[in-house]
Amino acid sequence: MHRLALGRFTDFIDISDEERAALDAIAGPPCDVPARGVLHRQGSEIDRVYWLGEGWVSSGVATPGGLQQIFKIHLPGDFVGVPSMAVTRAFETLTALTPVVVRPILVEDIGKLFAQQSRLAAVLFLCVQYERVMLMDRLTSIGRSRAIARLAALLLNLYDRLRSIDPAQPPTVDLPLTQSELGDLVGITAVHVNRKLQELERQGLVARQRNRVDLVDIEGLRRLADLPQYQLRRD
Amino acid sequence: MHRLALGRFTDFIDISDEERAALDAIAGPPCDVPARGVLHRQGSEIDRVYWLGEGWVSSGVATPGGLQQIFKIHLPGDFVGVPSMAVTRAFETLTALTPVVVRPILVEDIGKLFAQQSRLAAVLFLCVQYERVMLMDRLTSIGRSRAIARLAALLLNLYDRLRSIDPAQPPTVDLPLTQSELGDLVGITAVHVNRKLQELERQGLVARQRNRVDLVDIEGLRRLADLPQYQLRRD
DNA sequence: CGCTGTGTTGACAGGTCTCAATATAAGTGG
DNA sequence: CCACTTATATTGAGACCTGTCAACACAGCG
Repeated sequence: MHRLALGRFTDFIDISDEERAALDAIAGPPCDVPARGVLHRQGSEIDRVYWLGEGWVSSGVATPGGLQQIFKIHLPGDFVGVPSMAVTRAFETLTALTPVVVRPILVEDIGKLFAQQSRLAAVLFLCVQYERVMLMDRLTSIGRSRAIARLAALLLNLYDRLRSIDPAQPPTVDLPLTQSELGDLVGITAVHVNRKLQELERQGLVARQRNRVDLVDIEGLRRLADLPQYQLRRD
Repeated sequence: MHRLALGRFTDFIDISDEERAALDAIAGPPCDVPARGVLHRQGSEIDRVYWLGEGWVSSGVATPGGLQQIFKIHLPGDFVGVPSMAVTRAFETLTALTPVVVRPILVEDIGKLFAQQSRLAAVLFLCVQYERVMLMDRLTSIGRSRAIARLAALLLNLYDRLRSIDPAQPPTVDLPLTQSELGDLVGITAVHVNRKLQELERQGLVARQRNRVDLVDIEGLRRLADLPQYQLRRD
């Protein structure tokens, strides 16, 4: 039994050796992308998704107003670029935040996968539903809570996901993101990000040095973020 | 060839008679729900999703802060309650906004569907991806645009979807929603909804009478909403 | 007829954005 | 290694958007 990471903290699902092999078979060779490199840009033609092996990737769009909205920070193990499958031209821009290793998977091969591995197909289906749930969470977060709570939620989210990849992960997040990009994530201005980070620090919830954020008072952060907790359906 | 409506304006996909029959076979008998009735409440156990035949259904959650966030207004043809499949307890509360007719589909039967109708499974997969894209759209809308633009976008969205169900749909939306619920949709206060609706009216973009909104200047509304347009991948 | 939910209006407070200036860090080429 | 350039972070002042609270109007409904 292997484990397949497709999304967030707890979203791991056991898959059989055969299923793992089927995935392995359709995934192309590992491919390096330098930091700040672009996997694909919104509006371009798409024939593949990517299986993220190493590094961080952001998924977002540029808005007509000149601003940007980042939907998700992808961590190792994630499939990236999947939402763009549904439309003919890429919906999102995928940017490497760090040096990255990905394996491409052609969209047509995923079709074959559905035909041959129906259980795996169902699992993928559920994973996407889970992503949908996470997006709804973001939506309520942005729509119904303050900037500082959203920042806290973001930090916790990243920390929890890093820890689910490596249980030894210390309570620290080393962000390869500018404050401007943090703002694009939580839907506020870079200037405001700065002020609210300072407020988190003043309240003793985090400590900062350069791009590193230490989560000093995790319980306090969770209280501030006020996150719901979900339990996944395991087949 | 039949057409299967799963989401928004343009998201129709041709399915074969056999596939249609397979869907029909697992769907339970039509079931009436009165206006303001609840299909399921967040946190309750879930074993089914619903195929909406007639009426409007809202999908949303109550936030810890006492507010509410509505994710989507479902129109006839939509599958509702699907995101809750991914978690053991219902993520969302489904409320009938009008008298409603639904056909229940058991989650376990969807598993069978995946095994037997792999093409249909792939289509469902893409539909969910599309829903994900729509959610990302909402996210950027709420995160990066003004309340008035979001209201305009909401009205256009409903109008476009109504028109895709019935091409004869006049440029009018009869909302079975209170202003408070409109606020829950776009992430603002009921009071603010009121003011911004008046502003839309003052600008000559809409006319209002009771719960009915006439889209007077659709082009103007689209300019204000500043929506992107997508083209769906047709298998 | 009085309830009750909803819509409307006003005054005010607070959050967030914009613009602009400065400080700091990170690169770059000499 | 240093001077220079550029990107990012920080800070302040002011305007705008949105939320809160409270009052009132209006409709449907018993």
